[in-house]
Amino acid sequence: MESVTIKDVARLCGVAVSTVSRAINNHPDINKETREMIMKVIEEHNYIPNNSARNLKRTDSKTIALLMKGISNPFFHEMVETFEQAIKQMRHSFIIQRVEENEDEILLALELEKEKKLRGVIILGGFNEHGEEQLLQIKIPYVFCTTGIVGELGRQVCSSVSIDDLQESYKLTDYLCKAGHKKIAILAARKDDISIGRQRLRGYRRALADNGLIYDEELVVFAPQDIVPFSMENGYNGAKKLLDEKKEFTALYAISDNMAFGACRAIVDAGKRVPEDYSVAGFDGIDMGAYYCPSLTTIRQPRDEMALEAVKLLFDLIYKRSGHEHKVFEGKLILRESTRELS
Amino acid sequence: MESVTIKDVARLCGVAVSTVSRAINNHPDINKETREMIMKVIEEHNYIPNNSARNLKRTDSKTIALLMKGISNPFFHEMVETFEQAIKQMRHSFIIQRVEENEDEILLALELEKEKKLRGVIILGGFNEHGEEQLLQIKIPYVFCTTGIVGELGRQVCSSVSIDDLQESYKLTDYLCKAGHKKIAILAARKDDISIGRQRLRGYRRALADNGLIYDEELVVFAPQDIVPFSMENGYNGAKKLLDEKKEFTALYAISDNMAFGACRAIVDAGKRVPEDYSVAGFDGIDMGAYYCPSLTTIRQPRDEMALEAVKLLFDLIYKRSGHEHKVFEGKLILRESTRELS
DNA sequence: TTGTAGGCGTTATCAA
DNA sequence: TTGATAACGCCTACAA
Repeated sequence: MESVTIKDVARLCGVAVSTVSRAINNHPDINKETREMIMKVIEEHNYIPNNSARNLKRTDSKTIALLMKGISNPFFHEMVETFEQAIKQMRHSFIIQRVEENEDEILLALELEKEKKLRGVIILGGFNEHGEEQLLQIKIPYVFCTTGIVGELGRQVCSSVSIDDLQESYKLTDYLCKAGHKKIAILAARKDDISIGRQRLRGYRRALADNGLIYDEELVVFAPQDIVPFSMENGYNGAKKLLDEKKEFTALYAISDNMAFGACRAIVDAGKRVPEDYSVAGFDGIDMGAYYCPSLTTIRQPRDEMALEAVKLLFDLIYKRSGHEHKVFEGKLILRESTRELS
Repeated sequence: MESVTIKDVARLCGVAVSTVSRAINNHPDINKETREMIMKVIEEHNYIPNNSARNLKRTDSKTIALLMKGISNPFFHEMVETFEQAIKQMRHSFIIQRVEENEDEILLALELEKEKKLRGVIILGGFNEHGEEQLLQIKIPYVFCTTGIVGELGRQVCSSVSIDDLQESYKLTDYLCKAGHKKIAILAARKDDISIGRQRLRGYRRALADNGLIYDEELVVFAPQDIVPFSMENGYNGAKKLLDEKKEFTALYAISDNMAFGACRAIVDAGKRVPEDYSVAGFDGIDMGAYYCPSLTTIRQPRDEMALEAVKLLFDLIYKRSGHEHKVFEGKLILRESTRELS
């Protein structure tokens, strides 16, 4: 029942605990034979050091935490490997902590900082209007990824990597307008969204205006409260609603790729075709977009570059090579099969 | 810099550390007013308890860990929420630990058990032929989910929830045979796979034999070493290879849904159609299968039931309500648009 | 090169 | 209801 500790190992080896500690931590000042003997005993008795005890003593753990808000978002998953490799290359270890929808990522970061003696934190997704007081509590470097920081004071205490959601959304909508679509529906986030969902909706709206089209509330579908926003299911329901209610439109812009897939399916289920009857566009540029049939027109966020830059900014901060920066990347409009130009 | 500890709080409040401890842990034997006073000071000074120290002292943490091997597998992600809710309902907390491809989940479980004083572990995915000696080291209850345990001794020390991969694979292949397909290609796992990949291949082979079809190695594509098995990319490449080499076949069975999507795309890119020119089937039953065009014929693993059962078995073990069990669930053949019967 | 001892921040067990 | 105090398992000066 009671598991073997460093003391047990020391006793079994007939040495002091400090010697065992030196052995497991690869300290230079230890006799090679002693070390080997100890390691052998450790192996035989299946000794595993207790990380809580280690973290408690340690002042520096050389680990970076990645906090992910929205674990169901495939876009984030696609970034994880890049983070991992980049951090490994900096000879740091790496833990992922999932943040639930209603959980406060800043509080979590603070807890983890203490528990694991972190060197730095990367926050993926999540809300972008944190109280500045709260942000100030984080003593170690951290960078927001995917989320631009809004408050002026917030910008001074952390770094961020993001795209300009409004601008990119504008870009996509503008393309649809220029392609001859006059009635462009949008599948938006929840009505009370104050994050990227809101920005993307604004971009859509502005592009319509600049192209001389009116903003028609009938063509805007918000996500209901009881469904996961940005999900395929939400996209399906939203498109079905438009179709069922016989709204007139020729293009449908879903603010996430997943929603776009759902929308495509709803259109097909209604006996219509994409893009012949309805053009459909998404946002994010996840891998599936290239494999889906029809392949999806979308805005691609440069995810690898963004992840790499986030890690770079973080280590610049850690090694005091620079102050806080807020990098904004440019998305790329990817034209594929799901949209067509109206003649 | 130096963060505030329980001692600081005690000093600020003019009480002993033990009293502060009682306050933050909601102990009954503490004056209500004292508690409120302490909590106020804690709030004001942003005190956050150190989890490493807590874990070190605590004997029982009421937390369950979920080890996920293969984080890129959407099927697993779809289970997470079910796990979370079920575990929350048992008034336990829940942490997710990602296990890398080449990492040993048993070793990780052992480390976590010590570090976090876990109550139990659920292992999702991963290898199914662990050394029994290793399995015996885990002192707390654990259940494998998705992975049937093979070794006889292994079966005696843990529980598991799984499907019969061979049988289900047989079921799908048999359907394709009965639907009139005589040349059925398969996109398999790596050649050296000894887990579900191997079982699914075996099921395919057996079904062919029982239907009087020969096993043609030309129609079997293994995943190369440098690519993620079970991935869309792998499916795409595998199907493309068959097509490029002008293999003759009318149906293609990919051993994961993701691979099937990749295969569909490769077929479309080659100017052919699914299912008119080639029937395509997958395995797992992930959500995307219903949204993809054409929607995907597949074997659906009853994921919610499996997750729920895993949690049930785990708590039965924790509360000693029963011994080790090995539940095998039945998959369901879902016929959708991607396959057709040959007349 | 090795051993001794103190302390990391908590919780738990006693007394008071 | 509270306060000392001893662990928890490990690391790290410092001493030997």
